Amino acid sequence: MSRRDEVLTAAIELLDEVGLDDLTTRRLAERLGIRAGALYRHFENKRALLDAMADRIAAEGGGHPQPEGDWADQVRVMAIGARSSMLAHRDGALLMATFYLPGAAAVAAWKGFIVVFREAGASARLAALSVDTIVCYVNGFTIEEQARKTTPPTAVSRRIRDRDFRAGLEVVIAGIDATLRRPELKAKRSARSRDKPYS
Amino acid sequence: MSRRDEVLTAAIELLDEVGLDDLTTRRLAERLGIRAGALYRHFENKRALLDAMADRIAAEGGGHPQPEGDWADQVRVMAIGARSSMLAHRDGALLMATFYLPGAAAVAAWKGFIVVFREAGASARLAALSVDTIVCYVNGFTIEEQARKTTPPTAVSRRIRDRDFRAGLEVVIAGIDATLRRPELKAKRSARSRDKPYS
DNA sequence: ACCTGAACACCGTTCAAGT
DNA sequence: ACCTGAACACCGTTCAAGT
Repeated sequence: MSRRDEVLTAAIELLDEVGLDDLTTRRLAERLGIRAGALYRHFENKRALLDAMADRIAAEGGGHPQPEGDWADQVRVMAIGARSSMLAHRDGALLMATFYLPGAAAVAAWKGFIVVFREAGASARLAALSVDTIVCYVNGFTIEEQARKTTPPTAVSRRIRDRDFRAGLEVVIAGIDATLRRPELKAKRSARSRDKPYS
Repeated sequence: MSRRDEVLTAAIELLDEVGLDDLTTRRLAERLGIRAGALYRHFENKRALLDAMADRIAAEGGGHPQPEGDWADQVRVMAIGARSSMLAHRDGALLMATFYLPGAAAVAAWKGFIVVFREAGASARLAALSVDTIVCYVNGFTIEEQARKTTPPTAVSRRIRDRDFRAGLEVVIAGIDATLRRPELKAKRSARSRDKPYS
């Protein structure tokens, strides 16, 4: 394990303890028993450190689809896993949303989704559209869920949020299913105003 | 126009010029010709200022549905409007996602969506599910779109992103449509493992 | 290779005091 | 009501110098 990896591990531990706002180069250095300036041996700047943290959290999610079940089941497992890996760390969703360059783990998860949709019979274009829609829903849900600090997360509210997340996920899956089965609808509705004369 | 509103206007202008990272109480004060400490007469702290900024941006979007078209058309207009109002300001999506208490404008937009789905025949529960799904998709898409700073946004890439956004929006709408027309499916798939014996 | 020491140019926030 | 002046406890980052 390189020194860089040790710094990264300490950074994620500190994130869980104090949150993104208080994740400071000086506090991280203190936890490592060094001075803040020494961190710049391992990361070009704080932004690069945050990018690396986001990619490690994405890797913890494990983007590999399960071999059993139909495409919808596989999407469910992967979407729930993506949300879990973000919720597993304080401010995880916000961190993932604001890191700029997608790292190796994020790319692997994206490719896993693509494979599932391709095997379900989607064109390359429809597969890309489907994964984007799923990912945007998952990220949007989890960011809002985790950013909203009105009430501390209790066990009961977590259960309700899980149920709401799954219900919305079913809506998105139903939309992908409908689009998959009726590919001729892909280009519809591109010019709404032209419908008027016929209505 | 109260002094508080003038401060708010200056803050949004500064946001557009320098971005969220460089939106500083000291820079905002300089733009207003005062000292940073004086800002605390008008806002309890920086977080409260950011909340007020987010709510003003939400208000610019105008959450009122158009009277013409079916529910899907109204959802399209409102979703595209919500994205536009976030894109209209630098880091607008991130700002909206990280403000804690939803303000008056955000609540009004949410109620506008609910009305549309209720008039389309949705139960209160399904209407809430539908608006959450749409909003999560819109926010997730726009946050990623705006946060990703790999390439500066050119006119051509904006057109492509508009098309991708609308395509994913159609997928979500198709999913809501399917759920609306088959309400008996709402509780399906709640226990996947129990299906096994029958397959 | 990894770190220290010290500095630079900043932050958000508070508060007595002014007008 | 609104603002100043001055302070407090912090930031991210750089860089010569040490080992």
